[in-house]
Amino acid sequence: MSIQSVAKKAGVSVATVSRAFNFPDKVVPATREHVHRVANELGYQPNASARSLRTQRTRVLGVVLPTLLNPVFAECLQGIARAAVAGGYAITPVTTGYVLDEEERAVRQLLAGNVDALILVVSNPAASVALQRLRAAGLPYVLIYNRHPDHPCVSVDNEAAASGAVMRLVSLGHRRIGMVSGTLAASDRAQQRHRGFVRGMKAAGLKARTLEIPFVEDAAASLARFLSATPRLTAVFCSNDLLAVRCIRAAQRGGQNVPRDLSVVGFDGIAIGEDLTPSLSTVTQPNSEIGRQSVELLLRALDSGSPPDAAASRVLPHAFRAGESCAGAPPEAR
Amino acid sequence: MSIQSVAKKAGVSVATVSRAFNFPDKVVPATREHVHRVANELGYQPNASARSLRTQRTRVLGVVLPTLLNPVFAECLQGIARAAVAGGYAITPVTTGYVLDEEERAVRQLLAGNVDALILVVSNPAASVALQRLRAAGLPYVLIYNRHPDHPCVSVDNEAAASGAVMRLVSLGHRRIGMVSGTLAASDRAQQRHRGFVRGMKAAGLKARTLEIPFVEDAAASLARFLSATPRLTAVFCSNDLLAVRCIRAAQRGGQNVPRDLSVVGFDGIAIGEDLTPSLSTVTQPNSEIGRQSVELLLRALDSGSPPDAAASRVLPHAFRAGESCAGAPPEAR
DNA sequence: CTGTTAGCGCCTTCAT
DNA sequence: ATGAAGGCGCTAACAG
Repeated sequence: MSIQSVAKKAGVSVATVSRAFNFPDKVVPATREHVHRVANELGYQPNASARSLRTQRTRVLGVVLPTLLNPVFAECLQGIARAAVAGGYAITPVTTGYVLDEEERAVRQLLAGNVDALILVVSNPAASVALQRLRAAGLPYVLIYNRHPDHPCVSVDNEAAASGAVMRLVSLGHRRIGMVSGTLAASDRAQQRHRGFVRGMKAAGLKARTLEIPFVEDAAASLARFLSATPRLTAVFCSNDLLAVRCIRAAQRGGQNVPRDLSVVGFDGIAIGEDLTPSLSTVTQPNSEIGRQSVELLLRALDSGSPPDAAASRVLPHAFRAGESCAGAPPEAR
Repeated sequence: MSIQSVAKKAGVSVATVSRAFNFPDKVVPATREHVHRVANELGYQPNASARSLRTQRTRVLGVVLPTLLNPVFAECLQGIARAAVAGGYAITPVTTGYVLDEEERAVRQLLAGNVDALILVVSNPAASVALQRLRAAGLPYVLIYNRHPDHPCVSVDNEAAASGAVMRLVSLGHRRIGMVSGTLAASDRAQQRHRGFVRGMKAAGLKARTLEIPFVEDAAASLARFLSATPRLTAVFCSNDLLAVRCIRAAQRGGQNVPRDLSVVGFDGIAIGEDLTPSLSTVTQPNSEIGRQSVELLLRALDSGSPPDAAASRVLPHAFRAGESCAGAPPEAR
């Protein structure tokens, strides 16, 4: 079903058919409707490849994410998908599994796939070969979750959010507060959140203890050790919700009650956290909104012709979602 | 960076450049390497649109899913993405939010987007306008999670899996077993699982009680009512893991201990279930594998030129993952 | 083994 | 307001 066949059947030129679809006002109403009717009868669908070849725009957004197994990114992708569809764009997501080489491969693949722009979360913007390559290609892009002064980013203020969570715990009477983090070297978010934790603890005059959990490792054993060390922690702040969930499990298996013996606070605000028992206390990020705004930024840029730069970065509001996993410190620990 | 520029710079014809990439053996090694080197220097990337226009193949797979907010589909999409990349394909996912009109829109959109094939989960294959449209278009497709004799499907045997779960509960001494289901009318899986539940209960000579929870509704209240009705249930089978999680919450808020007072079994095998406390007992589906196999099916079909038909359907093995949310019935209830 | 060339389907000047 | 025609970048005959 090509534009040719429609033109022939409608008794007009291909130019008219094209205009009837792309610039309806440039065609007299009678012709326009006639063309549309014929196109409809024939089930005509304009060929995206041909259009892209001609216009040099694919109307496709590439998306590079670490994984969909973490609901944070699934929620965000959902937001991206919705916004893209609304804007008449399709998306092509690729996951990297937190592997640097995969990030590069993903960017290369998408560059070759002729996408109009890229949304991505990288391990660390400061040292990302994938990002360099992307910049060199001159393709519009925006980072999400990452935060770096040299790049356009849509994120929350991780450091402030983390230190805010600490303050929250402190105000609940906690003094022996630990942090459980994912691999620090592998993620700027993890670093920023950890920095916020340390800063918050320092501000409160408390000693910061941190457990770093490599991706690969089964966290159970090290978590159990961390949580049972003396003097016992009364609260832990986790750099993401999945860790927090594991933390709660480790604590309960170790005979501690959450939140009576141990308060647990996560980071991310994944939806399922509200359905757990105890429900998860967490620093929420507007995941879907992060996706939406990154799309908005890019579409605006594609429209205006000027790719987003660092100045276009947006810091979205975070919030503390109080859940049952967090309570006041036991009296004797205060 | 077009094939032209590479040809010129390399002092060969465009045909040779094209061949050097697509049929390396048809070019003498010296020329081939020369071309590759030049292409590399120029940072040449073949234009996907032009190639698609010429070959009539986009090397893109469309994916239609209800939502990414349910980890089942996120896990599956991850499997699809991985398999697609491995096969040199990109994917374009679209979510429908369980809304029929959206299914149709999604299919239309992807049809227009010139994808080579479609992977989709629809509400109900028996009555899906989207599916009819798709068939009419003649595009290769495969359903996942759905199960229907007239379509190529990759799924598990929901009915057998559900009745198996009931038998499991029965063998644990449970007799007052209820089922919590999502909207039955809106999903063939839900219907199949419910049928399996009813069958299993009948086989055990037990009375089946079912609570159907509409999508929109906040499940908490109705769940609480269902779980506290007399005579009290000692076990509930949920038609998906998200419901099971909510069920556990409702039970605990109602003062019941899981699994001591109430055993809860889910369906899906979402990864996070293992990290919960109590860990989730559930009927697992190989979500990632479902994705992988659907891609395999399609790529094979695209290769051979004959679209998959109902006979190509695959029923993958389910399994019962014993978790802490399920235990023997209390003695007095047996 | 390599080159020449038609044409995939569409948009977009340039005429009319 | 509409039509004619070139060309986007590539692949695949076909020729040499």
